[in-house]
Amino acid sequence: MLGVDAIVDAALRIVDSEGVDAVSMRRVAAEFSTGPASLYAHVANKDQLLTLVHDRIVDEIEIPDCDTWQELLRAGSHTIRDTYRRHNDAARLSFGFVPEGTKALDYTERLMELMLAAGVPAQVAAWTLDVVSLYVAADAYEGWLLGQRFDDGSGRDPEQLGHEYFAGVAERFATLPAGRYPVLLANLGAMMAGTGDERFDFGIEMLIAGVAAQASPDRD
Amino acid sequence: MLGVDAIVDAALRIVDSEGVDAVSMRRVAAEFSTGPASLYAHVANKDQLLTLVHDRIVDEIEIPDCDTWQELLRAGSHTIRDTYRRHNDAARLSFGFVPEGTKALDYTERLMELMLAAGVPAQVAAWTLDVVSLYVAADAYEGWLLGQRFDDGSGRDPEQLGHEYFAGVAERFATLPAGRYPVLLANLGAMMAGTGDERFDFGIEMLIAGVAAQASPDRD
DNA sequence: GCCTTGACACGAACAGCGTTCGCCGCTAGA
DNA sequence: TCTAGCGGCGAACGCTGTTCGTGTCAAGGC
Repeated sequence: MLGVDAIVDAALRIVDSEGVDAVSMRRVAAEFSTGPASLYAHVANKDQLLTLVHDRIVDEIEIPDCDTWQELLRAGSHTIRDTYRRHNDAARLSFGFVPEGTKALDYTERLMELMLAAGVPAQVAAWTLDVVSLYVAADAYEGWLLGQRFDDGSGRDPEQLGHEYFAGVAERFATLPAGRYPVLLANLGAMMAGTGDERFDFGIEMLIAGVAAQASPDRD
Repeated sequence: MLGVDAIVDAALRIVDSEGVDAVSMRRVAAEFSTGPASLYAHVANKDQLLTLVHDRIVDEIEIPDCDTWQELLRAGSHTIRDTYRRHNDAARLSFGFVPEGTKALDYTERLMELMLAAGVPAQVAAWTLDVVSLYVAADAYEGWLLGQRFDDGSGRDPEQLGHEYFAGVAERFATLPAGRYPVLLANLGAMMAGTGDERFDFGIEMLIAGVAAQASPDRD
């Protein structure tokens, strides 16, 4: 009945319905009509359970089939972000861990292969993978926060509440002294414009452009 | 005796000595030899207290005096990262919030001014600020995690434990099938090389290079 | 067959958490 | 003098992760 796989399944279901903070050992155990102590025969502690949940999510990632490192980095980043975003704030579980599952390793291998073949130095390729992964997870997590953290239990749509937060920021910005913040005030529209997806795209494209400049010129 | 400023001071001291998770209303209240209920006359809840702590930290930031947006983005990012890192894992408090303190606004204004003057489109400038801020906070937070999360209470140095984590990863990677992961295995050194600072620098430089390519060519 | 060991299961309890409720004392203003 | 508002705070609520001790079962050894 119980087993680590079943426990991880249950925890992931809770993440999917209510987010990472809703996962308590009691909640998970309740899925099996038992108490939290029963889980400790299978997982060392809650941290380990959440790590296993994260591993489960990473193993969902479908690695795109691409011919250039730019395409793979772009498509892969989107895929990873989308995968995280299917699981509420699960992206937060990735901070500080090197992914070691098969999917992650396959992606790493393929990306390194394409980058090295294109003349990107190995160190640059390795750091690119690190930096982009961190950025993707941070964006996925913040995107969730912006969508959910404004849920104040009033029953109103948290996303709408998030929009109201940004509207409030824009209003407060608009009252800033023009003498001190002329550029900001003149460009409030741009400051508040765009969707999270557009911002994410922008960041990825900037990193790709920056890294491309590191590739050996005679191999581009 | 009590007051929001004093409460934020106390919470920040706890962050500085033991990290964000050590901040509980009881802990903060104990700094005043009282109980947690006493705090609620001054702060709405724990979330608000942590937001105020974050604002306090952001107000520490010293904005560098730079003549180009590249210099300012580089130096500013380092300064912000350093500021966060003086406060354990405080960087995690920044996710999902638009900074509205004086220091943050001054930095925004100066950076926008320099970027626009250099021909960077307003939308690009705005998104650059967003993306870089997110990256800086994520790096600061993950840097803390890597330094601290391995503290297992055994009294051994958590940073050493972190190094051991990475050594373990390298060992496990080294046992991967060479037929499936030839590039990864051939470049394990690069995968594991470098310091967190180097990685951070790399990410910032890549973003700067990518954004520079967005500047109007006749204004560079 | 009996005993031992290990694995699994789980109730009770511990020490902690954020927050609310109700009460109290003090001050300022009517 | 009375009232309202503010600040303070104890007790309690419902929740948290985890440990300890006990029980059951199966497998292996004697």
